[in-house]
Amino acid sequence: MEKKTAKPRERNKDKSKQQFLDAVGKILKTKGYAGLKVNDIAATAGLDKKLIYKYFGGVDQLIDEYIRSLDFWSNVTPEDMPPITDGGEAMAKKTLVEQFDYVGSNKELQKILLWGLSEKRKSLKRVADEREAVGDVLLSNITDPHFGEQASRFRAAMALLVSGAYYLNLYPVNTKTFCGIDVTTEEGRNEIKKALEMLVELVYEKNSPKTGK
Amino acid sequence: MEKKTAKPRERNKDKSKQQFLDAVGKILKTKGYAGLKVNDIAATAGLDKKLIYKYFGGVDQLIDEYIRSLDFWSNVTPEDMPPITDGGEAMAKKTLVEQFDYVGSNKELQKILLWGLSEKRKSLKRVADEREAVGDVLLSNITDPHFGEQASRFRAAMALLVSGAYYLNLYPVNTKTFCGIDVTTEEGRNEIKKALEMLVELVYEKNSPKTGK
DNA sequence: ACAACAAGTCACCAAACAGTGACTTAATAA
DNA sequence: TTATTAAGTCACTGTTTGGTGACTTGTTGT
Repeated sequence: MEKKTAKPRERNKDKSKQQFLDAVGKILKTKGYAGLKVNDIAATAGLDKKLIYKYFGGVDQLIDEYIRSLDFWSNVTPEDMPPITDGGEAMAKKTLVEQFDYVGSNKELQKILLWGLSEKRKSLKRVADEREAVGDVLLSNITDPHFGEQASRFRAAMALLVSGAYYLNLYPVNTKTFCGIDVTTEEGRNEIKKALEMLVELVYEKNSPKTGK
Repeated sequence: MEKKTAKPRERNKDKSKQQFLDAVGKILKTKGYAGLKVNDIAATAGLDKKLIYKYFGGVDQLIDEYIRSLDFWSNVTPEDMPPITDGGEAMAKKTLVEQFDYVGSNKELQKILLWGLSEKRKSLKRVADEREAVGDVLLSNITDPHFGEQASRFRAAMALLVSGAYYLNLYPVNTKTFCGIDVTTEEGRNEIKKALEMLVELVYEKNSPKTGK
């Protein structure tokens, strides 16, 4: 007395592949890259691990394909940017604050950044290089011309601010405060954003060739 | 015809315990915290893993004891500090640049910082809290009074600069350049140090109550 | 000298994990 | 309908890892 139409187990290679990729993302967000074991991935996807070897060649290739599918930096240069008449000051402020918020709200990106600090891997290098390329468009075309000989000084300052914005978002694992600022509260995060804007402003005030303000 | 004095296998509990602690440090520096497996630790120490359970109760306790033995921040307030007459500006510059160099030259500290971003663990929290406590002495006593109402703004700026200095030292795993600055070369690192000093200087110029310079 | 204790070793077990061969069964096209 | 192909399952092997009981042997106090 068993229904023969109980669960006709769907058979769809593409969909299954996607299920594996989704499973990788889910595990990454929750447990981090160290939790990406074959058995766990298969269990999370609800499919047999054998298929991972069939479809991707192995866990490493699956993971690489997952990483390759990511696209964090495509929206870094939003369309609604005001025209550049200030050497990129407004853009720099906006970009920094947005990046800070974006990383803070995106667990997946946080885990990828941490992974990139922890493991050498081609596909992770690609993520980092891609970000570099996106940033370079802004730096080379907008701020470098404005700062002239001081261009690399400005780049170093931006490197510090961007990486600081990253680190402060990765930081609150064991302790929430950094220099006494609670980086998990709205107040603390606002303080940091204000500081980002202030620092950019100061760099522009100081180093702009014409406007000594 | 065997020498009975071949290798009389030393027996010394304290020395063996130290060998285990040293092994943890060695593995941490080379492979990172993920490489801290019982068998590897025992092999590196040249002793049987059973002793780890005997002496420490387990790997976790061994690792905790190792972390507890660390002392990275005791020398943050060096004796040769000039007297504070500038609201701590010179001190802030010096501390930041020294921290940047210190982290860059200390693989062990780098691994501990990364570990602290990756895993929740009491003993790691202690390391972070200790650093916070050290920093708080300087911030509360020197810079807070100087900046008055803008104190937390300055703290946020320092948080960004310190964490930026950390991140840039952890960064070059997959890619060496950040914002186009090669953080592995003397030139790039000097540029970053100059930027650190410049940013501190600007914050002091802008926010010092009396000297509008 | 030697009893007693603790340092240290070794063999062994159990669980977690990666990987594969042989099978079952759904979809499809002749 | 049925032969073929490929999606998917399952049971199994082998390896790595954590952990422990039973043993051997150096050290120490008397």
